[in-house]
Amino acid sequence: MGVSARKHDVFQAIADPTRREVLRLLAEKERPISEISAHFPISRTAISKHLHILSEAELVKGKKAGRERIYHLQPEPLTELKQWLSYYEQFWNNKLQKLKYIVEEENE
Amino acid sequence: MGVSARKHDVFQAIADPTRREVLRLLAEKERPISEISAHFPISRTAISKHLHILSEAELVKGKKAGRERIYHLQPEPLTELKQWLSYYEQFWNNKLQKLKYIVEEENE
DNA sequence: TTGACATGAAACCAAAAGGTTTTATATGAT
DNA sequence: ATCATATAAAACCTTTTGGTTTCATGTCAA
Repeated sequence: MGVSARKHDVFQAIADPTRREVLRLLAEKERPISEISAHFPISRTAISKHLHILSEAELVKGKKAGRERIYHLQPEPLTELKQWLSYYEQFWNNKLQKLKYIVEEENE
Repeated sequence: MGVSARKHDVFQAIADPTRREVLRLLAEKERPISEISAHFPISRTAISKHLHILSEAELVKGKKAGRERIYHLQPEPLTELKQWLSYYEQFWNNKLQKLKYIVEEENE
């Protein structure tokens, strides 16, 4: 029942462009749902669902304040993504080295 | 009609755990479809579809060799993911700094 | 206390995702 | 030539996703 038991993980959460844009907005500053949804052509309800998915992935958190719910970014789960990525960096680093090597050969 | 016109982008491609495992297998070495699908409980056809999606995102490429098609990893599109991530690193770095600051205060 | 506002929740819907089975095609081996 | 192998392609199915509309609830303001 650890982190992996969540219904929506980080990889799924960031797969949707609308959710990535929501994260970008919340990176600027915390905002209530209605302010967030004002940036999109879709309904407030749809945005609310996206926020639920981001919440499950723990990428955002909402605090109730009066009749509003203010969401803020929680970037920590992105470290999982970073770790995943770091495994693959060795490969593109190798490619760049090969490319550099070829260029150097051609200049001689 | 640029890169963004692809039906499946990197974010979507890596959202599925099966596809991430396929990438991991291809990171070890290039493999034909049947060898890849042998690692999974689902059908070869299903794996083939996943490979198509990974191909669209240009994360893998298949070369026909005899009656086989050998797939290999193409990690370059992951740089897009890395760039996207780098924007958010400032936030968790800040958090770590704040945490460190608190700890230092408590030690005085 | 009455209304406007902000959100939550439920019911519903179409399209996409992830899978299967079936059929076809190309290639290698005998 | 024939047969087994490796993949491709198509048809089909179920569940999930991303959206809508409608209705309910809690809170602020007058």
